Order: sequence, then structure tokens, then C-alpha cells
Amino acid sequence: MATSGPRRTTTSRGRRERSAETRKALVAGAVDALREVGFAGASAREIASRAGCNQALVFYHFGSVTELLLAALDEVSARRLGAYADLLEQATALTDLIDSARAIFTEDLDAGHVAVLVEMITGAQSTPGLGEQVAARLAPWRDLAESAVRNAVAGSPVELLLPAREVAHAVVAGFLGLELLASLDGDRTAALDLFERARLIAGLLDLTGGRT
Amino acid sequence: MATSGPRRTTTSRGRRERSAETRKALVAGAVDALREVGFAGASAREIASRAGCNQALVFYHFGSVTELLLAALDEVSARRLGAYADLLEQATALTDLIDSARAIFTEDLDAGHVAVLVEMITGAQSTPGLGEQVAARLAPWRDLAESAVRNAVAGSPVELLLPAREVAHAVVAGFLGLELLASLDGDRTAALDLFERARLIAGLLDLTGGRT
DNA sequence: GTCTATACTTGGATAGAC
DNA sequence: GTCTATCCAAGTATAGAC
Repeated sequence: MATSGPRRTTTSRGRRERSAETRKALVAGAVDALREVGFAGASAREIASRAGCNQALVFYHFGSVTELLLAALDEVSARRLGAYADLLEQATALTDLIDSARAIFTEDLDAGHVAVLVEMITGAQSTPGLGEQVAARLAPWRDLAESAVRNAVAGSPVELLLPAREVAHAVVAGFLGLELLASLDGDRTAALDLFERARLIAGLLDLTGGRT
Repeated sequence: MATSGPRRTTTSRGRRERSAETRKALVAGAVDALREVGFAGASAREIASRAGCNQALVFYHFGSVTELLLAALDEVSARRLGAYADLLEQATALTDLIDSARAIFTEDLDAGHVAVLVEMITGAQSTPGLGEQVAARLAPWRDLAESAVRNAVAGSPVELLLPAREVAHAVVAGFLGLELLASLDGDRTAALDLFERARLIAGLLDLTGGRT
């Protein structure tokens, strides 16, 4: 049996890795907390408890609870934007776009990604300066929605009546609103009915507005 | 100068009236607090300070902060529903409906009525049982939107493609989402552009779908 | 890097004087 | 009915041991 040198099993890690793990656990805990108990309930103790580590580590690694919450929002944003970009660039017709949008909606509702965003938006009211930070992190979502819309209506007459930039704003607002309602009464059928309705209309538009 | 008997000037009130005034002040303070510092910042002390009275009165009159916040939501709901009903029953065409909707949107954004609702919806995550209470108070808004839509599309072919109940859900979600975005970055032009766009489309639909 | 312990602050809620 | 005073719980943040 080895008597000296650093022990190295599958579970033991170097200090640097251990630190990175803790940071990750805290971020994940913050995401969970925002989702399940909201901004008002996302305290350092609550988050640390979910991360399975000590409350003081929140301040050691992130300086303040607010900074940790922003890191959580960053993590969710980055992960979702990547996933959406892949899905949406495949959509070259309105029908595809609606299908993708519905898939994204249900996925996010299950995982609570949009809930995290919404909690940060509303929670920003109580923390001076937080609003700008959240707004900056929201902008890429708008841009993504815009390019998706542009991609789907390109060459169609719909393009003239509904500018992509405006539609994108409506899409983002719609997602936030539908998420709010669905999470409030735990019923997503009203939202899913709307996606179905939208798909029907999109089908008509795709037909009449055939591209070159 | 009178030396005995209850003094009665324009500012002195009976005990009962005084109590009612305090309740009103607390409710108004709660509304302001929700609007300006959000659910997370709406503490008993914060509210009482805005109401110009003592913190203990929150518990004397309402039992708990949560109950007071619900009373605030009730007050806003009742006041707005009355105002909207008058405005919306005048709208017998889609164009009218959009105009009314835009007026309501800007009015509510200025006064922060929807902000109160949104804060209560998201804040409900951190307080067990609050979700149901808020959901119950949201239902009438949905119903109002539905009857407004029904009223505006009655007899038009739009009615067949877009059921009022579904559209109403989209309208409520859209209001909440647009409000969230506008309050976040203090810019409502994107929302107003959308209303203008909607009015354009509504004009076309009103023309082609002439009623009997 | 992580923990325990602790100082300090804020907030919910109640008791009792007025 | 309203206020002062106070208790207690929870939260942010830091110091210091390991």
C-alpha cells in the first residue's frame, strides 16, 4: 500500500478542481432555488443547502448573493441559447418555427429555465442596479428570436407585413407571459392550444406565401 | 372657543373612519411598495413607512404581510376591471379593440398596475399557498379579455379562425410579457410599435371581414 | 478551499402602554 | 386604534481555525 504521495482515486480531486466543483454546485443550487422558491426565497443559506456546502462559500466564491444569482442566469442563458440556435436554424418555414417554439416552450417549462429569467427580472426591482445587468443578459434572447423569425419568413410576403424585429419582441414577451401563467396555475394546456392554433395559421401562410 | 365636546374639524375623524383611513393607507402603501421595490422588498416596515404609520398596524389590520399584499392586489384588480369594462364594451371592431388595449397598456404601465400583479405572481413562488390566491384573482382578467375579444370579432370571419377564449389567454400573456420587458429596460417603444402593427392588421381584417 | 462561529442587520410578529 | 418596545427568526457578511 502506498504510504506517500498525493492520494488519487476516482473521487478525490485536486484543489483547483474541487473549487471549480463547488462553484458549479453553487450555481446549480442558485438555479434550483430561483426556480423553486423564487428570487425572494433565494438566500445564501437556501442556495448553499441545495449545493450541499457551507453558506460562507457563497461569499468566498461570488462576493454576494446577487453576483451568484447573476452567474446562475448567465449559465442558464448560455446553455439555452446554444440549444436554441441549433434548433431554430433548421426552421425555414413558419410551420417549422412554431414547432420549434413549442418544443422549446415545453422543455423550458419543465426545466424552469424561463422561470429563472422571470424571477430575476421581477426581483431586480428590489436590488438597485440589478435591472441593467439582467437586461444585458436578456438581449441575446431577443436577437436569437429575431434571427429565427427572419430565417423563417425570408422570401415570404409575411416579411413585409411583419418585420422580424417587431415579431421577435412579441415572441419574447409571449414566452415570458405564457410561462408566468403556466407556472402560476400549473396548467400548460392553454399555452399548448395556442401553439396548435398558431401552427394552423402558419400552415396557411406557408401555403399562400410560397417562396421563390 | 369651545372647551368641551368632541372636536370636529375637517381633519378630525371618528375612530371608525380613522381606522378605515389607516387600512386604505396601508393598502396604498403596499401597492406602491410592490411597484417600486417588488415583492422581495415589500416588508411590513417598508409598507408602513410609505403609509405614514406604524409597522405593527400591518398585523393588527391584516394579520400578516401576505394578507396585506393580497388586499393590495384585490384593490388594484377591482379598480382596473371596472375601468376596463367600460372601455372595452365600446369596442365593436378589432381596430377599436387594439386602440383600447394600447390605452390600457400605457395607463397601466404608468401607474404600475400590471407590475403589482406580476410581482405577486412571481413572488408567490416563495410563499406556500399564495399561488392559488393570486390565480383566483387573475381569473377575472382573463374573463374580461375574453368577452372583449368576443365582442370585437362577433360576426366577423376572424371568429372562426381565432376562438375568443384562446385569444384571451394570449392577450393576458402578452400584456404580462410586454409589461415585464418595458419595466425592465424602461423603454416602451417596442411595445407601442407592436400595438401600431396590430392596429394595421386589425384594419385589414375589419375591412375584409365586414359584418352583416 | 472549506468549515465553524459570530457580528450585525433586517424583518415578522406580539405585548403592553397610551 | 395606534404607538413603543421587544422577542425571535432569518439573512448578509466577515474572521479565523483547520
